[in-house]
Amino acid sequence: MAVTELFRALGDPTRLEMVRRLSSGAPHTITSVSSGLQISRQGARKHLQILADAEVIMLEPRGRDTGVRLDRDTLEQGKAFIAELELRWDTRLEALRSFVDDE
Amino acid sequence: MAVTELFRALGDPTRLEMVRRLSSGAPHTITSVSSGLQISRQGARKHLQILADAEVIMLEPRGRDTGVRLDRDTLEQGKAFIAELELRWDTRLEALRSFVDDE
DNA sequence: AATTAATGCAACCATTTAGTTGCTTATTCG
DNA sequence: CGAATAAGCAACTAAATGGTTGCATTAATT
Repeated sequence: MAVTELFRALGDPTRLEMVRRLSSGAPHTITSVSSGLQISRQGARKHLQILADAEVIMLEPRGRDTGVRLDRDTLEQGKAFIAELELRWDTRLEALRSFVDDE
Repeated sequence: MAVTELFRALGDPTRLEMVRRLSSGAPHTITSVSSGLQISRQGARKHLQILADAEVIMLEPRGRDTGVRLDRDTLEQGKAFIAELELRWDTRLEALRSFVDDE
């Protein structure tokens, strides 16, 4: 399931920091989104590939550098997944409450 | 950051399936939440420990067996984290739009 | 009391992951 | 053109991960 891949992609401090940077909305390139992280350029690049594979980001080569953008839809799916879990849970608890009220 | 651990915990198909089962609200034990998964009991137990460490679930030993419950707050934090990312993004896009409108 | 059921602990193994370095390629800028 | 900048590809390594098995323990059942 795709949501597994999404959560896995977000489940790393470096990648989460990248995503946080991107969420500012400022335009980013591979270099800029990787700057200051305590890892090599190639290390950062691997993380970006994982995010791209999970469709958390989109890589857009433009001439010499490559733009990096968040994919809003994918993040939304993650949020929706959790919301659905919570809903299922709430529904069940509600059912229990009715049951108790009927006693 | 704790949210990293949360996402990492959710980023595995077996663990996500366990969480899905728990979200039904039906009471579960280690055995019941692990039943039918194509892994050994100990394999499943390791997954549950990871979920417990990330505070996605709570393990409650009661006599011979151990209850397993979802920790709603933690899931909520995950959802809130994504929501905040989206909000930051929206805010920025809104700012850009104003800028364009001012042209 | 004896058995069965539900766990826990620990050692071990194969694969994946996060990270590196070295080298190459392709734009852009002076 | 030549230098510098942004990036790609590949090979390699250490550590983490997901999985196993074997054995011990504790609690419920009959």
